[in-house]
Amino acid sequence: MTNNPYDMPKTYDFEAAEGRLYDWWEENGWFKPETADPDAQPFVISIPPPNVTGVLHQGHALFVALEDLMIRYARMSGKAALWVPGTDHAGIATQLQVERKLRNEGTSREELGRERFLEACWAWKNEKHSGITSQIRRLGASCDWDRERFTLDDGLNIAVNEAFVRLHRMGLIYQSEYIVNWSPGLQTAVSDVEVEYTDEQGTLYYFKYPLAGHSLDEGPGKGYIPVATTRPETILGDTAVAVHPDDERYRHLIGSTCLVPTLNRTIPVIHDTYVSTEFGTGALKITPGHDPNDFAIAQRHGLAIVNIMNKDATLNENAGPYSGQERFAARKQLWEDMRTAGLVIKEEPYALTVPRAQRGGEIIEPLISKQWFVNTDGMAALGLAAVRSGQIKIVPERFTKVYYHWLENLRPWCISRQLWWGHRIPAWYGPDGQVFVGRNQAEAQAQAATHYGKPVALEQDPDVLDTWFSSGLWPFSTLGWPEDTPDLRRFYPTDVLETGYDILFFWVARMIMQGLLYTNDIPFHTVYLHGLVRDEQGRKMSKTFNNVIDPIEVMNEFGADALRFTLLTGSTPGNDMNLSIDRVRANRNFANKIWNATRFTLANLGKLTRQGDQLSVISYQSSEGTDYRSLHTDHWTLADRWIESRLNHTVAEVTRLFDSYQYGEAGRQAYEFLWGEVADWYIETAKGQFDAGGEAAWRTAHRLVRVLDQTLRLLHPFIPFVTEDIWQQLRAAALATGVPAGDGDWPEALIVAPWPVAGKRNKRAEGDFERVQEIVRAVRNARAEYNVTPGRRIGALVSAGKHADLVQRELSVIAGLATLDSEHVQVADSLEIPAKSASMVAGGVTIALPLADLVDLDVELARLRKELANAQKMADSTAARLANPGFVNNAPDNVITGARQQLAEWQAKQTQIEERLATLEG
RNA sequence: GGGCGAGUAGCUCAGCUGGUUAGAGCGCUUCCCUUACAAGGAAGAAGUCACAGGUUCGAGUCCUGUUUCGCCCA
Repeated sequence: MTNNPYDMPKTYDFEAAEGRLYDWWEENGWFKPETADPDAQPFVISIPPPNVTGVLHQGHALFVALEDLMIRYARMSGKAALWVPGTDHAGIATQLQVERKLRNEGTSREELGRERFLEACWAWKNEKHSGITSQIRRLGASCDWDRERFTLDDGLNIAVNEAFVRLHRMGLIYQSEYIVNWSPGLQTAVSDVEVEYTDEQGTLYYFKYPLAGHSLDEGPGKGYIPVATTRPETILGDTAVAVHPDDERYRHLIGSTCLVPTLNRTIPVIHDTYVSTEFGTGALKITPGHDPNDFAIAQRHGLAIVNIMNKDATLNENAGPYSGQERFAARKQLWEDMRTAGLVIKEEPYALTVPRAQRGGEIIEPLISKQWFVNTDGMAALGLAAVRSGQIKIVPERFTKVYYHWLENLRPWCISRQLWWGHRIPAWYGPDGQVFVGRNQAEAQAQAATHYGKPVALEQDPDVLDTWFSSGLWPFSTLGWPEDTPDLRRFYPTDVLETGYDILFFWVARMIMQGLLYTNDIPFHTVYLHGLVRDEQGRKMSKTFNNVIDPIEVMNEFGADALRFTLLTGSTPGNDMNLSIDRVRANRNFANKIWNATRFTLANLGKLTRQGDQLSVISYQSSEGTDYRSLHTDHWTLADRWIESRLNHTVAEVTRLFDSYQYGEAGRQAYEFLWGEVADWYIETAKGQFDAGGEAAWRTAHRLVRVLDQTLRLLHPFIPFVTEDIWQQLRAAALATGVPAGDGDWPEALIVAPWPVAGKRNKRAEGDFERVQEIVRAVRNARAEYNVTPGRRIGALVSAGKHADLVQRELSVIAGLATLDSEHVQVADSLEIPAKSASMVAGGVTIALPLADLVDLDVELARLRKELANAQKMADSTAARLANPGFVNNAPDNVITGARQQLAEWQAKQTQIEERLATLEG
């Protein structure tokens, strides 16, 4: 790198910039809310803590991009922006990883014992932690790392115990024998939301349920009841057969007794309207120990509950001869035995819904076991009220319905997990099994001493809490709760909770409920939900499909900004997005475009100061140094006024879109402005203005610096690295030259530069410049059509009518952009146009290119006639609209005015083409 | 079974409270290595906005129905 502030390499090197800038920002403390004024309004986001041992995926990349965007916007808007980072201990996932590692080392969890296993987990966590956090840093996340938390750290453990104790005191936590979702492989219960249901091809087994005291030969309804099941092995745990009370086929059997096949246990025939007469045979076997619906029926009817399964999914002593067999082996064996006994009717293929563990995919067994539950009724009501009242807003709004539905049907939350890695349940048992719940062992001991009248030895509950129990406290536990810390006071409630809609239940709802319960306040006022990132064909990314697009690889190839911009502009709230590498590449190119627009600006700034420098070929003259009076708007060119107006419009729009969570659209508009207006038109015009030298060059430099400065600010939340890098170079060069920032003094860094404030639009300038653009496009079009060599400067005749002044004034601009030879361009109200020329009507004027050698009269006539037809069509349809009294009476004024202007333009164009045609034809 | 979302150019997607001739990127065609950028520039082709009704002066946008795909819940 050179020391010359005006020199920039030809392309943007993101690899060199990203790490350097991130460190620089962080070292300067700009990620901390203390960067803002002490009395600044806070803006706080708690990160959705990623699995501490996980690897960055596109879902992380999307949420980091979105949250960093919000945080950077808030920071630039002068708020005390705080983004609290952290990671999740992810109970099951992590424990599985560590167990796999131990297996590879030839040992096991059981062999090590709890204490040493936990040590291994912590070691694993410490080893992996920097992986995920450094990947988040690579994306540019401007979170306050000094406030980083881990869901299993000491402070959070205090919070978790506090929450548990409070719930327990309120009577909302209890232990119960209940049917839970048991994962035999993981050897733990999981909550309802951790079970996924998949449609699979299975078998429906039809068999005869023998009626006691009868012979099978008596037939259905007399000797036996035909029953169908998808899980024959559960027959061994049946405690009733149920039929619908109105079912003619079986009504007479209600109250009689059946015999459980092979075990010959007697069970009653009961009736319940839950039974569907349509399904299977219309008779339902009831296995309360192994089916949640049957469990509910059993409770209604006071049926016995028989558990036939061990926790490893082998059958227990209640299964009689099948005791010790694995569940699917037992199914096969039992069915064969029943076939031998003549009990089998038939088997048929059947599409069934199989409950599988969200983690691991193994088939979940509903099983009775003793677990800790949270009664969520009261919390659910609080959570519902907070959203219904509008205190908490969900974006996009349609998810509120989903949220309501879930909370309205919430069942008790099973919070105990038979794992070792997690927050151990703060409950201790006395010698007689009496439970003592306390914040710590000492509290429990004290309670026990009171209870027993003497100190006793206590044993802590071996289970840990559901990971989501601790993450449900995240927004406030990370700020120090239950202590009344300065952070908690200043930064709670937080502002936005941004996460994927797939964890609306797991996490968001539970945070809202627990926040309201413990802090008596909402944890955040807005929930912003993003969608899933899929592959280019819309498939979920998965290792089995081999369609995973690794964000790290994408960043290595195209830079973090390109990935961020793609994710941010390619998605709308709540909708899934398909990630396309082509798009990432295009956005990498965008970064380079901004880079080069700035490079152009710096080169010209350099020429401004290098007057007299022998090395410079061109040197611009400034009039008596910097005469700021010459910079006033009344000296501005049309292009200057136009780009200023467009900038103001863009600032207003982008800001409006940010404030309504339409980030994608905001990014696209900034992109479009920078590329489509600044680069394509203003810079091209500025080349001429620089060439003019003197004051014009100075003014142009000021305009360009302002436009770039302000646009970089708008883009910074999207693409922080490239904008900061460019902005620093722009700043240095501008300071060296004596050019102010777009809004006055240059702040130290873009990351802390104030968000732009929109000035007034200049509709007149916009209209005039659009006319210039139309004329330029028309000339370029004609040139292309007639294959005029791109560099060849040609003459032109412009019959400009009332726009003659404008065209005359902007002639050098038009000539420059359309590669015309301004020496040979005639402009007048009305000009006679030679026959052998290409002519077009655009921007309200007629332009003719005298290309005698190239023009074919017939082609020319055909072209004009086509244009005339179009102009006529447009004029007619607009006229028809205006002739409709309904339109004139109902449409808003600006729409009517617009239509009138439009009509006038089309009619004028029509007339001009007709005139031209008349000359050629006549 | 209930609910939600999506269907817009060959591909990936925008299009906010209804208002000019529906946009972008990629791809495609023609031309150009012009002193910011070939990771670029200029010009161009390409869409019955899934289908059918309706409301309205006016519908890609609102309503109803149909259809295909996806997701959530039971």
